[in-house]
Amino acid sequence: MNDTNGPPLKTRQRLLVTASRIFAEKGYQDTTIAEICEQAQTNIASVNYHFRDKENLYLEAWRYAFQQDLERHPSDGGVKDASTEARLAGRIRSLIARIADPKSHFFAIVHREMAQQTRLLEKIMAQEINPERQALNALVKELLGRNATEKQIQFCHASIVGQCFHLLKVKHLRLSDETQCYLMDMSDAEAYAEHVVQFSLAGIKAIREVNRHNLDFG
Amino acid sequence: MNDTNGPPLKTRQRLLVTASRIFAEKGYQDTTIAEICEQAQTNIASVNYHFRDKENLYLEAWRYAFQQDLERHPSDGGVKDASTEARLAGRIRSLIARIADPKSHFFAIVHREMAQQTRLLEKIMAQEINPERQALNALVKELLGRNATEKQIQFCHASIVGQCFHLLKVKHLRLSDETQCYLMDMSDAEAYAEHVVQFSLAGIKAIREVNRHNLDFG
DNA sequence: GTATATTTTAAATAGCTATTTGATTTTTAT
DNA sequence: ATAAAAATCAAATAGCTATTTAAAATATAC
Repeated sequence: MNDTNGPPLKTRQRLLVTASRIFAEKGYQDTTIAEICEQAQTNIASVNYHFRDKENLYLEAWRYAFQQDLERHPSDGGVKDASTEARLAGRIRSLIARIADPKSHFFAIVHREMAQQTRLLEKIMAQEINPERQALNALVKELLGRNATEKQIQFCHASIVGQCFHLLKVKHLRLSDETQCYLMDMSDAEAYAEHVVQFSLAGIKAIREVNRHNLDFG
Repeated sequence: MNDTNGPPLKTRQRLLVTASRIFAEKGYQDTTIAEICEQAQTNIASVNYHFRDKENLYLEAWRYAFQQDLERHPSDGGVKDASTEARLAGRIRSLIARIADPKSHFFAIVHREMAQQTRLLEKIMAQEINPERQALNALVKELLGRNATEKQIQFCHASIVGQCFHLLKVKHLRLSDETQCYLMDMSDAEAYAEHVVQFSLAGIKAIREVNRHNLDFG
């Protein structure tokens, strides 16, 4: 009966909160419903009752994490009426904030999915991720100027999200301190965000300049 | 008796080749030794006999893939005595080539590991990946100039490998064609490599310029 | 050619985990 | 207050898979 609406149900809510955290920590496969239920202080069968099966709990927990994360970090970074550069910076900062925030679980789950897909990724891609993707792409296109090709836009977009998602990888690596320190100082994600903004704006600018040059002389 | 040396053993070799491919396709967890043995045309127990257990077969297959990949694509990209920019470009091209080549499996396995670590990742990181990491870092440091901070080097390194590894993600996504086409045209990894070179050199240059400015006026 | 060591095989074992079941408790509606 | 519905629970089931075992086959050494 009660699927997504209706009065707040304590057990269901506890399962969502706990599941989104544990799925983010360990991925779909390595997470047992026994562990979720133990930490949510409920019985194993309650997953079956409230969510039909493990996969459906996973989907709901994932969506729940998405909503929670966006409440904490709006995808435009709080930047509305400003220059294209500033709006791009806002989006990069928001993305990195959601990736780095230990309380945010959506991208942690996405990260697991990248390497071990369930059939649910496509659904989440289309519904939650794609709108953000398009917003970012529009800004990139604007910055690249009118001569930009579709491929250039795609590539620059890839450069930006690639840099951001790299934080995901480093964040979730569990290595000895000696190995870890080589990689990146996770303590200051904001500093990394500023770096990515600077690095990316310069990269985009360079490609725009090449286009302009080719137009003039090519 | 026969672990890594001795006469070439047909079954052992077939297991290595098959295992590295399947582990790259499906990751450690989703791969069953039954499937490996079926495709390698041998008995389940042969894994236990030749490699002790599944985990050890995994490690050996991973190392085998690493060697194979490097034979196809040397890590310096074939660039030896050249400018720092050219050597960086060589390394980026080699990295992207190994990532994009359907016959290369090492980074595919690394990619799975990023999201679902076994305890073997640390060993591979220290032994195989770290040397390459340091070589790339040295080039970045040189390009950033003497005023570069350790953090700037780390961040620029992250920007570069982040862009490269993004290809891994896109490559392994199994999505419908409509969704896939949004992301990146995987057909021309070389073009993406050239983009990453251009984008990254501009990014590094911008950060070096800021350093110079801060030195002059700060 | 025989004995020994190596390799392969089929079948059984053991452990783990998602799911189901049916009874019990709690909540809701009248 | 009572009947119906919703929610929780303990225990059992069923399916999958890494690993083991011991026998059979093959290769090697003397």
